[in-house]
Amino acid sequence: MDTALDRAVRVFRERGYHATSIGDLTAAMRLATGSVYKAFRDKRAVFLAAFERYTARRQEQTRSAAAEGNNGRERVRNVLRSYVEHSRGSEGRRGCLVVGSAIELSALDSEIGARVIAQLRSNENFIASLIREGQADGSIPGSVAADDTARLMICITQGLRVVGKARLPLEADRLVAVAMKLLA
Amino acid sequence: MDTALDRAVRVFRERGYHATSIGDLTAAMRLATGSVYKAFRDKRAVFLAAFERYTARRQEQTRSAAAEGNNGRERVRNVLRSYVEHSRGSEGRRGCLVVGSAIELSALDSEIGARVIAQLRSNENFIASLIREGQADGSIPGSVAADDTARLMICITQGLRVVGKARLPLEADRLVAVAMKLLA
DNA sequence: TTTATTCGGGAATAATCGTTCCCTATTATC
DNA sequence: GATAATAGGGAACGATTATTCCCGAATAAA
Repeated sequence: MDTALDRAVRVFRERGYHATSIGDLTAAMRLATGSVYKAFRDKRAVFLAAFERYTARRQEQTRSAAAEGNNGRERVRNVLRSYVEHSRGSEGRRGCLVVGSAIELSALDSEIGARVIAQLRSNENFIASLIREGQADGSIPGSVAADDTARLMICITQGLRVVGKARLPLEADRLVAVAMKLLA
Repeated sequence: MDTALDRAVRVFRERGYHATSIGDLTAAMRLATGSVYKAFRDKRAVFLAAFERYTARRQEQTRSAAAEGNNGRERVRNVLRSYVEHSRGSEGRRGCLVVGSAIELSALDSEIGARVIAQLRSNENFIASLIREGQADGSIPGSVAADDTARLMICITQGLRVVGKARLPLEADRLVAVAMKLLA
């Protein structure tokens, strides 16, 4: 079932919620219609489960990327780099469920809207905490406004997903180098 | 007819393409079904016209915002500020047709995908030209990488639309101040 | 005044959608 | 070994969708 849900994640990422029919879903999950409705109440429930699964995986990916840095500054850099890499190429073309939900659903479904906000806030808090770590270990100047910078970095990461989905090429080294000026 | 198209823009911005039914469209445009199909070939044609109208208006809005600056640096700042203002509050909640098209349609409709890319590139080139103006007039250091910075700023603007649609509050002064560090 | 013609309106249509229902294996229980 | 329970599959259903067709009013032409 988990592997079927992974396939659902993939379809929703590629086609979005509304453009994904039950037929698309069953084909991707390799399950019959009845089986899907035995496991989930309705299409929305499949999406919610897929969203949950996607965000959990993404969370551990960025946490583990951060963990490889030796100080706050390096950890922020690694998070940014990880985001660029996931927004690039075929993976980027696949899209992000958080961005997709924000654009397509948050205005129409308040519960999904709340989950999107929660996810954004969680990521923002994580980045802000990394910045403060850097200020404590001396790798980031104390003059940096941690909260505001974190919020702008969230905008950068979400914007990367949009641009990557649109298939504009993203050069990781250059973009990260420019973005790191925000920690000067 | 132009006023009807403006209303179509509004619905598509709020609900996206797939979640907007012909019924939603006729109600918003205050036109009957037959009248819509007399003016446009199909729903997609309405969307294309709405997209065109939206991008034209947005383009003049950001150009005129830029024009009020006295040097390159101020013009970039004005563009960023304009983007934050349009991404904030009720206007931000309404959403952006470029971001919406990128997320919902660019993978499914190559012509719309091409228009999204063209729009992003146009905005990026405009920002890059403002940066170069600033370097010429001395308000921006020559060490700034114009193209890379412009691309990152496009990510910021698109990300602002995502975050604004999700209803996270955006503080214009603070965000713009942080972003301007990219021109240091 | 009468006759075309245009324009907006809305019912009818055909396709597609999400959902439900029922059937058939397969596994577990007694 | 017989039976109950479960899981999966797919046809059938009703609702909704985009689209087409035709009607009536208003305007222009004769």
